[in-house]
Amino acid sequence: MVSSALPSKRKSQPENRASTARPAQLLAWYDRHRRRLPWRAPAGQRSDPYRVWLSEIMLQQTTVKAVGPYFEKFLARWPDVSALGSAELDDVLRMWAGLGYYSRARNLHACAVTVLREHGGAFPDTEEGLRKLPGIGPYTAAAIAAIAFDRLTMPVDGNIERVVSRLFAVEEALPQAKPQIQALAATLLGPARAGDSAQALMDLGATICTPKKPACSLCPFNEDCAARERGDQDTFPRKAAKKTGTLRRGAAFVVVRGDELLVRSRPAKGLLGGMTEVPGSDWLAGQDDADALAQAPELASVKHWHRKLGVVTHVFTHFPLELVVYTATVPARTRAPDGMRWVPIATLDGEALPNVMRKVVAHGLGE
DNA sequence: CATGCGTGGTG
DNA sequence: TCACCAAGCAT
Repeated sequence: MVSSALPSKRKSQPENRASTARPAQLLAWYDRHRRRLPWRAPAGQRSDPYRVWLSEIMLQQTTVKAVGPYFEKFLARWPDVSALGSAELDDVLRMWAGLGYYSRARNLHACAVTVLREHGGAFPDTEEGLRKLPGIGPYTAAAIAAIAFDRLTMPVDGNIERVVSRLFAVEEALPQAKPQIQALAATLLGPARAGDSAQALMDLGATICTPKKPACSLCPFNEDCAARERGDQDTFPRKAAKKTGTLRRGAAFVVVRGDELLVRSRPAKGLLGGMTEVPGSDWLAGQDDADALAQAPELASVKHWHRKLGVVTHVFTHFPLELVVYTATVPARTRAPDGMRWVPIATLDGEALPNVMRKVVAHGLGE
């Protein structure tokens, strides 16, 4: 206690000071602890909008670790939006294979084409303009506007939702709480450096204010966090438990002709849209695989099927999948059925094969 | 507003 | 092990 002469409002003073000081505290923490990431410009420099956009699309629901190699590959092959907008969609899908959420790759290409043809190769520099582009929603538009164009806006992603919901102990559950969290997040924005403020909150969420066992002792807001005050910070953000999908089953057919594999392309939209697969049955809940081969009339001429032991399992966002794998070898010069084609097994790495299909092929070709 | 949409990491 | 989660978007 310094003195009894302090004014009576002394008790409320810390809260006022903290609320106005938060933006500066956040940036001070960021200046000391910011992560160095491939798509980030050095401190104090503005980032190339193309790199910001490319990274933000890849980072949607995807970890920094997973994105790293893909970002480098894309940047090396297509160094600017003009190059990417001039590329073939199939090449983009091939390069994206393995990263997941393949509609992002289709929208990425469509966005590059639009920027190239309708915006002269320059990204719109406002949130509103960015929001109109394919694959760019509310979060990504705000993120690009703030990080690449220094617009005073606060994007809100999963990290920031978590940090903010803890800092203010937001009791309302997601997604209903989104407007409230958006408004609270905006109070962490100072008069400048909006992009750094957003990235600071994301770094904080990724490294300290983590979903489980947050490292509160290292947090710049640890004296100022409503949830920590209550001791239940790991229960935020509130959200309803999500249900796991029903198991689906199906069959996949690995047909080999010499050193080639029979494949086809999936429909452009929907699950694994536009990606390459081996022929197979539908994937249905409660399905038995006993009559799987009857579901592939186009393969009726293939003889000597061998059912591989075991199953391939894969978990999608909304359902787990079990596939039985049948293999067959056909004579040289056997024609591919309509809509299918032969690809050299040696070049499968470069195909637009989603991981579930890589598992199937590995299982089918393995001993 | 709810659902569909990949994959890999985590405790 | 397995439920949850990761810089969300489109419909």
